[in-house]
Amino acid sequence: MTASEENYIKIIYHLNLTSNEGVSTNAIAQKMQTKASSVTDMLKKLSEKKWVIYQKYQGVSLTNEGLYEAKMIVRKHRLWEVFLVDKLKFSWDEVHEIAEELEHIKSDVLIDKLDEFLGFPEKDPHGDYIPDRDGNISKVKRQLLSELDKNQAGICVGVKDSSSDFLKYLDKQNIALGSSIIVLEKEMFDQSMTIDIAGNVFQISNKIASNLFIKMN
Amino acid sequence: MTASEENYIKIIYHLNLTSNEGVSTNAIAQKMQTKASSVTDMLKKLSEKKWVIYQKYQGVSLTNEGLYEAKMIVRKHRLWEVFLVDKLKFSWDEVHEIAEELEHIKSDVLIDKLDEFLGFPEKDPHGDYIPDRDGNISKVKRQLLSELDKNQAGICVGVKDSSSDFLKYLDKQNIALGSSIIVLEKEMFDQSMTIDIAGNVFQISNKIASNLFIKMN
DNA sequence: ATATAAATTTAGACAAGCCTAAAAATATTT
DNA sequence: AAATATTTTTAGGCTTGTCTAAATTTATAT
Repeated sequence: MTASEENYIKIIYHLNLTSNEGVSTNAIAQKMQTKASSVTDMLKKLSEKKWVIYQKYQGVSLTNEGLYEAKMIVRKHRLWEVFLVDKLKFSWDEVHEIAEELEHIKSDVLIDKLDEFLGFPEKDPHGDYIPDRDGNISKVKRQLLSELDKNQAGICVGVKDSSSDFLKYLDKQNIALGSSIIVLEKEMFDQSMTIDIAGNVFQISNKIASNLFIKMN
Repeated sequence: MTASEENYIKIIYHLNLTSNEGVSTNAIAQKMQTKASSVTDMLKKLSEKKWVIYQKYQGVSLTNEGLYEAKMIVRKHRLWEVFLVDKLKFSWDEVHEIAEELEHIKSDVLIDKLDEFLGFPEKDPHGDYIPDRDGNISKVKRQLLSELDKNQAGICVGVKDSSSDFLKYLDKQNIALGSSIIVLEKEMFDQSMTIDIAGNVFQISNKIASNLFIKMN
């Protein structure tokens, strides 16, 4: 599988997780920063190679083989992120782009040895679970902070958006994975919230709250 | 620079080290496992981009910029090899192919952090010196075992060929970097040798002796 | 010095992965 | 239900890096 094919498979995997129905050409094009016509070309190729089910105008979904490949790419990406943060002392907002390259290195034994070297980590630096070598992946009931109501509380366990800008904002506000969060107020007009993080009280927009995963107490 | 361009630059660097004159199209084609016509195409491109000096039919050599780029690729390759052997516990015959991929990952800060994490190693697992971030590289007077005469002695400090087959042979014969070697006999007919390695006496062909670097006492 | 051999380059083609512009299918409005 | 808007696909083209076959240059041998 080429790096480009792997990127398409990975994006279809992520899009399918959130929607659970056929993934549209345009949605892929947007994530891949490319044109819809390029996506159509690639979907035909991936379909011939049996990694996706594709029917003209009807969107696309992964076959079992495609799903397994996608999970292996995600596994590699997340393990490399752990390496970069835990061993090389990168901060969590710097590792995504480098892991995007490293995830395409081809060697199963490399990944298994890396996994062992890192102590078989469960999660990556952004709180996402790492699939094991068979593609099994833990699922924990968590929800977006934006879904909580006033006076509800929980622990921050992950981020939905892992862009550098968002992560730097969290660092600045001292919001880290593991932090306790209580919703003190929720504004009806713009869905912004007043929250308490370990005694620290401040306001956050709905956009921020929509990108933080919370595990409720 | 694309991965392919980097591979050409790297091969020209290695070929130039051993010959010190213009590198021929065919020599590159052989190392790249490709056709001479493909090499010609690439040399034109590299020349336009000012990484090599190329004149039709006259071979090619690196510019200063090309030389620096080559050293940085070699630096990356060798640092990743140290990582694979020292940290992930690969054996020295398994790391070359994986490092061939890892060397193309684009991030200067990644390499500097990796260098630090590894404790700023001087040499890679095959005894080759690792260029520093400015492209400086230690040079030590060493020679091929095949150049030694009867009764000369030294210490094994590196391998010229780092193919898996050769390295496995060395492991089998208990020849490692650091081993003391004495030439007991040298056959005029086929240049084969009888050597003593740490009390262990056996014969090796000229082909073996031509791929082992020795530092004389 | 000429003929032959070897090395190198040119010409033209191809696959992968992308693009633009136009056509076709599907979705949404009125 | 027809008209309009949106999405998706098709058609044709471009670049990178490769190939084969033919032409050209350089090297070697008689």
